[in-house]
Amino acid sequence: MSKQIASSRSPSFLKCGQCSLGSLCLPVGLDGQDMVDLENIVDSSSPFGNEERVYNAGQTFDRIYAVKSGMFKTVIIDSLGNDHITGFHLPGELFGLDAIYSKKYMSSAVSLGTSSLCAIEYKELESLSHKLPSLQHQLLNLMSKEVQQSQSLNVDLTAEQKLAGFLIALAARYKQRGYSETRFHLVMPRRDIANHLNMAPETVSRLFKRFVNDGLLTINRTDLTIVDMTALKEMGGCASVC
Amino acid sequence: MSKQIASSRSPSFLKCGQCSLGSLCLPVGLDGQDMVDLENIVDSSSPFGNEERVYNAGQTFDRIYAVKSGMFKTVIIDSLGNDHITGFHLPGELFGLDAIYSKKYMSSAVSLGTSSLCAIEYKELESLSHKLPSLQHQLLNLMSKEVQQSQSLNVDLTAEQKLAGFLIALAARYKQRGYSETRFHLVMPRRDIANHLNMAPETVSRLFKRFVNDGLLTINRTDLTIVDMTALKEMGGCASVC
DNA sequence: CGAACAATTGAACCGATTCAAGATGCGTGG
DNA sequence: CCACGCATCTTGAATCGGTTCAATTGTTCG
Repeated sequence: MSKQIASSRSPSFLKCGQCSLGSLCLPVGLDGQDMVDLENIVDSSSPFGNEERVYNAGQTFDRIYAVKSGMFKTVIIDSLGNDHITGFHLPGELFGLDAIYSKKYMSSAVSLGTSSLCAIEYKELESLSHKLPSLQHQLLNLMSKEVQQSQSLNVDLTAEQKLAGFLIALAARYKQRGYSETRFHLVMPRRDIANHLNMAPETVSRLFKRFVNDGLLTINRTDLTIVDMTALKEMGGCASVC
Repeated sequence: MSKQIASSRSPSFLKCGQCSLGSLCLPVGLDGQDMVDLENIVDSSSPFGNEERVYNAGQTFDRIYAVKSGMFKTVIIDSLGNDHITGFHLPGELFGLDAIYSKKYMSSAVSLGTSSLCAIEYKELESLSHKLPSLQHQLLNLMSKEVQQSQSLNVDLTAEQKLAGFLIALAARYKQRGYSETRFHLVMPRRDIANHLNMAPETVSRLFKRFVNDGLLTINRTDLTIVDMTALKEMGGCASVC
């Protein structure tokens, strides 16, 4: 049912041509041999189909991943079997960082639609970062950002605020990656948005309807356009990046 | 109103005698000169009184902090002025890590009761960790743990599950630090517990009553004893460390 | 086309909040 | 030591946001 992790398809670590690390979350500003060293621990792989798994919760941690195209979601499952989507990962973003401590992936990573990624050997990355202070610096920064962001999600908000905040944050991330911030595709199904924001799919549906009625957005299936960004930001409050 | 940060009271970095770093979250296993280097960037300070501030949100980030005694809470304030307690910090635990990325503290740190701490110069710690791979390793681990923990808090739980999970996690942390896991003081007021768990103080009160009635705990003001740990864990589900 | 799944809409329900009142604990000063 | 006042905590009743359940519409794909 699920494709195995990337390495099984690439016997040795390949240079990852399409995956310009400068555009990733690791703008280390390296050159010459350093860049080659870094590229040597990066492994590109063939694309994943819809709902295909990159790794499963519980699996031994060895790599972190950078999204090249498409979108991935990370999902945790609690003791009662309820699953929860901890995040959606856009091109240029990293995931798998939460596994460093426990040495096992705590979540499963799943592709949404057709997506591709780079695998980065964590062990190599860590030891490489001993040699490259700026890489270490970037790594720590990145982790810190993750901490901060997931903490700011823990505040208590109405369903309306959560959804508005989610859309604003998504827009900001798309913008940061060079895409349009006002028009993008909601690759994930409503059910996944609802799950991620801890609400019923019905609520998401009702809210989208309200947002459209109030002239904040237009939606056509998965094609979303933000009409009134200001109002949306106001509604979301601090839920997004502020 | 609020005492300024530690450095103003200690002109140069002092060795922090009482603060055995081995018992902190940084069990680096150093010896000789390395340990001296580490101690040189650690700064001990005089105790904080109840509700005294260590730093304020927005202040420039320069140090991370390790709790020596008592308890601290970290609080973020959203754009609407609502505050939210992101965490309580027990002896041996670190806080301030979320500020690395933004170079500003995103939260304010406040003492609960009389508490004391060690300040650690982050800049120095980072450059020291270039020399000490195991220190770097510990730092990354620690951050990863933070990410994982705050993500697992984002799952949707009933008030009952949240409170049960909170108590179990607290018990586990006390145990890890060498204190009793079944009996401890709830240093923070009910209001703070409620705030942290995103519920009304009234709900906390009603739940404590129910827990006592059901024979899970006994409480006397701030003095809490867990009677039926198993049942409590079952109730909390995955909310705690599992 | 028709089956299977996703999304929407409406109505009843429930957990938790809010509001208001009362109880308890705690420090201060008489 | 007790009385007072303030703050925290507790308890009860009404209310509300969001969920749940059920039925309908819409979409995708063999």
